[in-house]
Amino acid sequence: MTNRFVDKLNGFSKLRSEEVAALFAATAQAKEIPIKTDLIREGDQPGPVLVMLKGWACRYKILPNGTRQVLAYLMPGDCCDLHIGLLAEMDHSIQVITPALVATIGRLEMDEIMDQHRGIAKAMYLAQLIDEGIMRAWITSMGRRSSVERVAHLMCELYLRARNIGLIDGDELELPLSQLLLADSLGMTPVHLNRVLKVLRESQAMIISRGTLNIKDPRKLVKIAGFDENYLHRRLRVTV
Amino acid sequence: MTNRFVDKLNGFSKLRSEEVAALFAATAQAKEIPIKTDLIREGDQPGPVLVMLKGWACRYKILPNGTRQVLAYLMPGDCCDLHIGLLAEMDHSIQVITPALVATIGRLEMDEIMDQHRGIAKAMYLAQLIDEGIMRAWITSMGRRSSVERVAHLMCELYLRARNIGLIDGDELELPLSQLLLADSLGMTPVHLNRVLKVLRESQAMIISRGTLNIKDPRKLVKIAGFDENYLHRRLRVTV
DNA sequence: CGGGAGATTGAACGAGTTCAACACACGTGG
DNA sequence: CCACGTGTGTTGAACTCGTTCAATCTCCCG
Repeated sequence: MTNRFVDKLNGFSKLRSEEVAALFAATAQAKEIPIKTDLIREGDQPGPVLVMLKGWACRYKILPNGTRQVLAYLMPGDCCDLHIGLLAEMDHSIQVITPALVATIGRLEMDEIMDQHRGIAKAMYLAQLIDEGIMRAWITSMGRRSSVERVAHLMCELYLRARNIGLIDGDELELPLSQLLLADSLGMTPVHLNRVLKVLRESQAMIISRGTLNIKDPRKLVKIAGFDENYLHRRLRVTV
Repeated sequence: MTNRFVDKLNGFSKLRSEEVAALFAATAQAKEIPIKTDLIREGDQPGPVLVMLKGWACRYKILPNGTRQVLAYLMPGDCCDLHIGLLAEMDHSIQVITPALVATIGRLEMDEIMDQHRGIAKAMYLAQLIDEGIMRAWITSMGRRSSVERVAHLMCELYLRARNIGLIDGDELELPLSQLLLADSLGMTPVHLNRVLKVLRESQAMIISRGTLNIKDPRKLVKIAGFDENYLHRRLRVTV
């Protein structure tokens, strides 16, 4: 059986077979989670590390005025913060946005695994660095890109991340994100997001419909977005 | 002599004396850095961990169209990403914005210190979690707060962070950030930032002038910002 | 077939940008 | 010691991107 978490970490730098085995063991008993379930809520005391094996989730925060900001997307293979257990309480929530399969790794177990398997530790640190890079890219987008550029940039990011973990079928990506969710990710109104999608559709760059993203003209989309994939850190340092 | 890096880590959970000594030793030979020097640039291969002992710096990114987005501020005691050495290249730059005193800790040395001193390792992980919380707060601000709220929120954050490391003198904070820099942090125009500062000044909430932030009415400012300090994680988990 | 959530469109409005001019402080050289 | 230049801060007026509000449409699922 495939395990996208193992695949992802293994993709950073070849893990040894016992490391792969350890990861399999740690994520063996996963749970099916129904759509729109909060895995953890702002204010909760953090528990074990959450690992997405199937399905998507998002980090989000609800402001006092009732608006929501999506902070990140978790795709299959992604996991929540490594050392999260050190905190007294969560400063944001995580919700599953499709039916999902989620494994949990207790803090002690995680520590032990990382102590014994330096390759895993390294891969986990890399994953975290990449997540930070993604956050910085979001800040950059929100601060300095127009709404069209912002949408295009997010789509480039999601497409590449999905491709990196083998989620792409042809040039289409199953994208289970409603326009409301996307709007809350990009700091804009659902109405305006809808209009932006129309612009991108009519410019033949990309089409989102019925839950699938179809990139018609990758080069054009990348150009609109001003997308530079360096922040996803696919090229890793070889001399370690 | 004081060492703000040690103070900061020590503030998370009391370090043992040999841990303090190890940190002192690691940051003993620091360098004076002139203002506006890039400590590291986008595209560079990351080197040692950088530790700010005196002065401020900022992470930033220049977009193809020439605009700049500030991604974070580093204050005395802060350091750049722990495992940065794993990456092939930087996805952003870090620049000193005041004359500064910066120490560097090589990757191997850092690894060794963290292996031998679990208290330091824990404190470093906490620092990183807090930095991530700050990034998420920035995303939230950019996405869902008005310009006045955004400015107020950032000032609350900087004030609290400064206070946490004992940088506050009375109710004033020496804030070496030009309006241009602030505008580039908050995703707005210098002109508009200036108008927002005027609004906040006239509402008697806070005044920035000649490089100092003076919070006239903390309660009002917090209310304007919708500020909740939970993301700075001062309250830590006791049962570890 | 009916209900409800998400998607789409129009028109008026408003927050923030743009461009341009001017003020002010500070450091440097004459 | 003043003159000057440069970077930073301040203000006005026109403009524009994105919001708001409200109506309608589509699709899916029971």
